[in-house]
This record gives sequence, C-alpha cells and structure tokens, in this order.
Amino acid sequence: MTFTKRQIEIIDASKDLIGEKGVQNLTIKNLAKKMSFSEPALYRHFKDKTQILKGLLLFHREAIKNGIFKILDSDKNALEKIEAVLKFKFAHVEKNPALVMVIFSETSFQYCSVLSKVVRKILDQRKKKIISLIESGQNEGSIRSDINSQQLATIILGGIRTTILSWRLSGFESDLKAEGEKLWETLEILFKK
Amino acid sequence: MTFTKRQIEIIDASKDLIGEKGVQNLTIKNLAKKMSFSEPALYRHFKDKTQILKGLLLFHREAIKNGIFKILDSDKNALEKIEAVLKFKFAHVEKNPALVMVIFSETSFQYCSVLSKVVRKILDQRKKKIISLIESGQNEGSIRSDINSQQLATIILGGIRTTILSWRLSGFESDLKAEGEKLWETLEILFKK
DNA sequence: AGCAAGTTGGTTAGTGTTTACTAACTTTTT
DNA sequence: AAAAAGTTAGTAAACACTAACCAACTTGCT
Repeated sequence: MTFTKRQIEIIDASKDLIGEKGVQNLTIKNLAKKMSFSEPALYRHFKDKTQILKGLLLFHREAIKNGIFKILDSDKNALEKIEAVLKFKFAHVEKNPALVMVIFSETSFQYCSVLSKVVRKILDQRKKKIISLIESGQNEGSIRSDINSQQLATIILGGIRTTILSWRLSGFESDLKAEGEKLWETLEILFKK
Repeated sequence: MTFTKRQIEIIDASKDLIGEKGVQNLTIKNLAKKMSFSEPALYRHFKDKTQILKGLLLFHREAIKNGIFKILDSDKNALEKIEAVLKFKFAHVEKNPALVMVIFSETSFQYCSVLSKVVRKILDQRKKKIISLIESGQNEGSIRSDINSQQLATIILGGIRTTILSWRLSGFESDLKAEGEKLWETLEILFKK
C-alpha cells in the first residue's frame, strides 16, 4: 500500500488532531481546517473517513516494522533484541502520542470491521514477533524455559501497555522513557535463567 | 452515592447496550428503546448522558469493591489473596463484558473531565491495593523482595489487561477463565521467592 | 375522611448542532 | 484536451437535549 504526498500530509494532520484531543477530535471539518482547504477536497484523496484512519494505521505500521526489522537483523542475542524492541517502541510512542490514542481506541472501532481487523492484525503480528524472540532466547539459554513463550509474551506486552497507559493518564507528563527503563530492568530479572 | 430502582434499571440497560456494540452504541435513543419508554423520560432520572455513564462506573466500582474487601479480610496469605483478587476480577469481567468496554474506552472520555477523573480514580485505587498486597507478601516472605512492589504491580495489572484485551479481540470467544488460570500460574512462578 | 396542592414520572413534538458526505462547477497541471 | 485537485453550497441523518403538557400518587390541612 503506497500513499501520495497529499495523502501522507492528511495522515499526518489526522495524527496531530488525534494527538491533541483524542479520536473524536478527528472530524472532516477539523481535518480540512488543519489542512487549510475545504472539506470536499479531502474526498479527492480518500474515499471516506475510515480510509483515512486505516491509512494512519498502515502508514505507521510500516514505520514500526522497519525499525523492528533492523533490530531483528542485528547480531544481538535474543534478550538484547527484546530490550531493543521494547525501547524502540517506547521511543516511537513518545514521539507519536496520537498512535497510542488510536491503538487504545480499538473499542471505538470494534464495530467498524475494517478498522478492527487492521488493529487486530497489528497486535497479532506484534505478539508473534515477541513470542518467536522469546523462543530463540529459550533455545540459546538466555531466557528461562520453565514458562512457555506465549505466557512470557503476555507479561511483556502487558507491561508495555500498562506503562503507556499510566503515561497517557498522567496527561503525558510522566517520563515514559524512564518508566520504560524500569520496566525492562524488572523484566530482565524475571526472565533471565 | 445511592441510586433509585429506576436508575439502576437504566444503568443496567446501558451496560447491555455497551456490551452489545461498544460505547458508541449507548445513545439516548437506544437507551429509551431498551427501557421501552420515551427519551425525555430518561432525563427525569439523570441530568445528562455523562451522569449515566458515571453512574455505571460508580455502581460497578461498589460491586467490585465489596468483592475485594471480602478477600482482603480473609485469613489467606498475601499470595493467595492476590490469586483470589485476580480470579474474582476475571469472573466479574466475564459476567459483565460491558464494563471492560467502558474501562477500555478511557480514551473516548479523555476530554470529558468528569468521566476521565472517575476512570483514573478507579484504576488508581486498584493499583494501590495490589501494591499493598505485594508489600505484605514481601514482608511475610512469600513474594520475592528483589523487585519493588510498584514494578510487580505493573506486571500483574499488565497481565490482566492484556489477557482481557485478547479475550475482547477474540469477540469474547476465548475462554477467559482458563486464560486467567494460566496467567496466574505464570505470575506465581515469577513472584515466588 | 375528604380534598386541594404539589411532586414524581411519564408523554408528544420539536430544536439546534454536528456529522459525514455529495452535486455541480472551476482551476490547475499534464 | 483531459485528468487531477480544488471550490461553494448544500443534504440527510444522528445526536443530546428541551418545552409544554398530563396523569397518578403523596402529603398536609380542615
């Protein structure tokens, strides 16, 4: 899926709007105002509002995917890779608070099947990647093997989610990076063999 | 905060509506239809829609609080209490899927200060309770003391949240109780001294 | 006990706003 | 000449909420 220049501008503006005041702040009117052109102009670039949100999700999934591939391709061991992935995610989220708002709003999408499918797929892929990382850690002996990989993945993802949620509920005031470090220290102790 | 009979009926109907199709399904129109009376009648019982949602949150907070107080008052040790709290929560959520939808929708409330305050308070109290349980477990020696209580609480709450999220994304098809059991097995291994 | 007055909880009919989106036309780019 | 990208003006539907009216039940007074 590729995007035109204008489409990316629109996706960016959408991200800003959501970041400012949540998903319900993303209206065609606000979007047109932010883009400094009329509402119908938007429909020259996206079929409807759903496609804009879908675009936002897919565009950033690409960005995250690329970042993570680099980490996976490096020659670190599994535990170090997990650490790097975790830190990459916190950094990306800190730079793009709107993304969290979107992902956290799955509920709002639940009955818009297009979007709920996209979100589900993203979360699913994320989990699979973590699971396979854990498994290779267990094989190379850096991660304890007395707990199955799926369960450990739940713990990691849960930790990330809760940490991000606290940050959001604090109005993005708390130090996400620092909290991320603390989380990793804990996970490392718990996971090491 | 006490509620009249009718208010509780309305809160119940709201819960059902949200459980069926998410928060955005809770409209005055739908609510009136479900209650089999006219829209303006609702306003005899609640000042506005926000108060209905607030009522829903507070009403169930009471129910959960009572369940948890019983557990805290029992003569189990800390680890057993945490297990009981966790299982109680999963059971309550399984019976009231709508509640999750509401709590998961904090984002939608973020700019409705009344509701966001209520949600924040609920989540906060929940965390505090878990932390103090962990600390007493550390004091009595059943829980490892090399990780601070706050971090362990993040892990527990994260695990719960992620497990519930998977359940929701599966369309409430997966076996939440079984997943809860698995989660507890994992946490027990990780937390025991 | 009888009854006026008020309260409670319901009705019908409607308002104003916001929403996503469209029709029809024009300008700009290729 | 045609396609792409913008405009103005508007629509229909959904939304939370209100005005005005009415019926049934309490309540307090004689």
